[in-house]
Amino acid sequence: MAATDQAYDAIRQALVTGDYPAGAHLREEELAATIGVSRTPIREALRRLDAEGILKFVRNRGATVPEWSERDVGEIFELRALLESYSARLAAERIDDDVLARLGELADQMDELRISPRSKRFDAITELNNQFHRGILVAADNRRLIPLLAGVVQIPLVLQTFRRYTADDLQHSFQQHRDVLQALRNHDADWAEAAMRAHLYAGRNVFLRAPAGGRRPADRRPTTTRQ
Amino acid sequence: MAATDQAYDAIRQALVTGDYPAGAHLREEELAATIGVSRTPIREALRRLDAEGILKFVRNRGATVPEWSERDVGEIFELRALLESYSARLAAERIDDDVLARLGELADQMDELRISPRSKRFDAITELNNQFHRGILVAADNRRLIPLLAGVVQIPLVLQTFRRYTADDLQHSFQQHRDVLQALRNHDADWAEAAMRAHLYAGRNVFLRAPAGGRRPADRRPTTTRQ
DNA sequence: TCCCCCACTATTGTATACAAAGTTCGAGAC
DNA sequence: GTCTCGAACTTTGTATACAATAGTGGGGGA
Repeated sequence: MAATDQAYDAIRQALVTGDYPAGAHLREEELAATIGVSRTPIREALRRLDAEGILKFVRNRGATVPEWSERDVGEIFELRALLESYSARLAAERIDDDVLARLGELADQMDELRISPRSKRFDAITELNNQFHRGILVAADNRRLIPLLAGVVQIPLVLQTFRRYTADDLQHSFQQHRDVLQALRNHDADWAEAAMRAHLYAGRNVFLRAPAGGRRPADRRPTTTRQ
Repeated sequence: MAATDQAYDAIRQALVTGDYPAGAHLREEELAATIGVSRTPIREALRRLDAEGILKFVRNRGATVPEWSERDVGEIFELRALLESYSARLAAERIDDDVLARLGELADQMDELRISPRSKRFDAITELNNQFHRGILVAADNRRLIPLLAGVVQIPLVLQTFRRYTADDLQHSFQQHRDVLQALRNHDADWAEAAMRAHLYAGRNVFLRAPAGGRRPADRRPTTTRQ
């Protein structure tokens, strides 16, 4: 694989899994040594990740892991709701039976995972959920929508959504997937749009409610190394 | 100014003003010589422009000026309508009198330019129009919305919109600005959203109708240098 | 004559060296 | 004791050299 792509994947993976704390400063030399390439591909990868909003890149100061305020969370879910409900609307008009079948399988698999051990299921559910949402996005068949949404949903915050879900939250979420799916099967654009919007607002609510028995993550101040 | 920013501005400017034909291959060495920096900042600028969708960057093949099909135009205006009407909705709820006054001035200035010579007024109108739309976007006060919209409106295609406008088109367009402005003054979110959407759909129509007495631009096949 | 393959050239990809900017920390003035 | 200035150090920014890859064209064989 090319060095730039390798660097991109490695840094992105580290960010998504939360290896670097919010506010942390990513030194190019250090990343280069860890990943085993020179600074040049590292810098290109950082630029790309910056453009995607996964990290912040400031001139002469390098890259830092962004922190997400409650306001950011609100804005992000609002935009997700806007774009993904539009995506669901388009998909309802265009989706074919093969994709519908595939989405049905994904929904089934997520349901089955509800009874798995908590630790094991998290990554699997995240992956299936991403595939479900992405499947609808692809079915919407609007090429510009894909990179646009990437700037909103690819952030670690969103990808970690399910860590905050209780068993009840999961059941609700999966039931909402079923709603969206049925709307798509019926090729009912209004329903699909509304169901997707409802699904994402519910997701936002999980984020913004205070978690029981602990500080809410948005309040956590980072143990920053610099800045 | 830093070399990377210099390269970014220069290349972006050239793309926006149409110096490079659609499909053209941008060679790094050549750009470096023209702009007077080395290939390193050129590459960083190209990556950034690629992320913004202004050009396409393919591994081992470098950067090319994208071509826009009729379908692309449709998708882009549809997404603009989605995001900017949302922007207008938010702005209607939050905008203050200072910004309203500023938008009013911009609308006045655009009206005055309607009687200027055609060649002179194009750049000025484009600039004022951008400021008007951007003013609303900023008033919407959603930080994530700004980079998101950049990926849709910053493309040369959109920035050149007014080249296709007749005198009548201009008058219509400016009248629609007045509509949006009045809706904002009234803090009427529904109206603002609808007026902005109507404005952008009308803009799309100018693009997609066949220009009188010639082939439509989307049909033009490029005299590509490579690829 | 046509087609395929290989060498050659043009162009991009990566590493490294040096320049510039930012940060840190201690010495000196007050 | 505290504040300020600046020198040393750290980190990023840019240039350049070399490596790898993709396009090009000519020669040989069928």
